[in-house]
Amino acid sequence: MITQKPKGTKDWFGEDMNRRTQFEAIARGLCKTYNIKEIITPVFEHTELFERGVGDTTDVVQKEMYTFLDKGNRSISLKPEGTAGAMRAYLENGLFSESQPIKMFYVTPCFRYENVQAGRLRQHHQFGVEFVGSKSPLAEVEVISLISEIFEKLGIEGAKLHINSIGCPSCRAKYNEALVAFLKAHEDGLCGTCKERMQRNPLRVIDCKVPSCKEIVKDAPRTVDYLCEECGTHFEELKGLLNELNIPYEIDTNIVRGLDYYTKTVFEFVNRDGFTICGGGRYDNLIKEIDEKQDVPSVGFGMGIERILLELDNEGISLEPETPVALYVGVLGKEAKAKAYSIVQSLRKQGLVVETDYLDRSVKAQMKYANKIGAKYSVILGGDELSKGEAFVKNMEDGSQETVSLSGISDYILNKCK
RNA sequence: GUGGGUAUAGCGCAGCUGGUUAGCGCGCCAGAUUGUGGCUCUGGAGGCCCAGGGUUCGAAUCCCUGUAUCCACCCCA
Repeated sequence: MITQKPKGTKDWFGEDMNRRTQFEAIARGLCKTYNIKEIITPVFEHTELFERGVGDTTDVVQKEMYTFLDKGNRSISLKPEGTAGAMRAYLENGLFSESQPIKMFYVTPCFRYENVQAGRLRQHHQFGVEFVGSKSPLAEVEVISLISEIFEKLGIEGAKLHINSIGCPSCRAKYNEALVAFLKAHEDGLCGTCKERMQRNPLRVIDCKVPSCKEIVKDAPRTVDYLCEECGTHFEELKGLLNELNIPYEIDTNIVRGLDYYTKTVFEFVNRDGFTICGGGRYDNLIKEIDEKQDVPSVGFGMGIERILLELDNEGISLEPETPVALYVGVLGKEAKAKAYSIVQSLRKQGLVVETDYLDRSVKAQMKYANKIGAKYSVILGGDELSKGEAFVKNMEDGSQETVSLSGISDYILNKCK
C-alpha cells in the first residue's frame, strides 16, 4: 500500500514530464512576449479566502476543498484554483498602487476532492493568467490570443473558443427569475435530475443532455438577452474585436461557470468531444469581495495541464525530446575509465548532452544502450584512442564513422548538429 | 454523493463451465568467434494471480466484504 500513490494523483516522469516541460516552456516563452510576469503563491491559504473569493455556495468550496486545522488552530485549505491566491497577493503586496494593468501568470497544482475520471484528478495542474486592472474587452482578447498561440505552437487544432456573457449580479438576478419562471411552466416535461437542478442551480438545466429537456430548453431565456446596458455593450465590443482580429469563436449561451466570481464574459476552449481544456472569464467583483477597499476589474483563465496532455494524445501529437543525447561515450577497459570520464565532463562543459557507461558493460551492450537512448553520435574510448589522441566518431543514424581528434570532438559534433 | 466495468510479471494482455511445476507479447539482462547499435535467432531473470474471509478433496478461476483503478452523472481544468 505504501508503494501506491493517493487516489487522483499522478507521478510526473518520462514522456509526460517531457511534454509538460515543453508545454511550460512554450507558455512561458509566450508570456514573455506579452510582458506577463510569473507569480508563485502558496499552495495553501486561509480557508476564508476561497470561501469569499470562489464563493461558499459553489461545489468547489462546499464539497471539494482539502481543508484542515493546522497546529495553531487556523483553518487552512489547499488551493482549489489559482485566481483567489493571485488576487490576494495582488492586494497584500499593494500591486494596485503600481501602474496598471498588472499581468501575471502562474503554474500551480490545484487540489479538489473529486470523483476521479478521465482528465479529472484530485491534484491537477494549471497554467493560468490574470490580467488585472482593465475593464476593456481588449483584456479578454489578449488572454484569448495568448491561449490560441499556445495551442498553435503545440499543434493542437481541435480546440474551439466558446464565449458567453453572464452579465453582472444585477442582470443575472433578473435572468434567474425569468429562467425559473420558464422552467416552472415546463416542469412536467423535465427529467428527474433537472427538476432538482431547477431549485439548486437552474442554469445547469440548460446543459442537460436528455432529449426531452433539450427540446424544452431550446426556447428558454438566454443570459445574453438579459444583459444590462453596460454588460451588453461590453459583449458587443468583445465580439467586434474578435471579428476584426479574425479570432474564430462561437457564442455558446450554455456556458455557465461554476465559480461565483465570474461577471460579464465567460469562455472555454472545448475540444472535438466537447471536453473543456481551458476556461476563464472576467471577474470584476472578485477583488472587491476579498478587500472592500479596492475595486479593480480583472480577466483570467486556467488551463489544465493534464488536459492539454490528453488533448495531445487525442490529436496524435507527439513532441520531440527537448534535449536529445548528442553523444554517447563508450568505454573499453578499466584503465581508460577515468580518462574517458574526464573527456565526458569536458564535453559537457562545452554544452553537449553526453551520456556514458556506468555499469561496466561490454562494448556491444554499450552500443545497444546508445541506440536505445537515441544518441545522435557515439564514440568508443579505449587504450588505443587515448594514446593516439583520436577516435572513431560514429553517426548512429547512418552508421558512418570518421576519425576525429579527442580535443576536436565537441566542435565536430556541434558542427554536425547545426 | 449516485451508477457501471476492471484488478494475473515493469507495461499490455490470455488463462474456457474450479484439477499437476500460471502463460503470451513488449520491455529488461546475456549470447550468436576476438572492441561497435538498429533486423533476426537463442537463452535468462522477474508473479503471496489486489487484500481479507467463505464454499470445496482442490480456487487465479465460484461467493461475500474491503481497497484500488477506469468510465459515466454532478461539477470543473
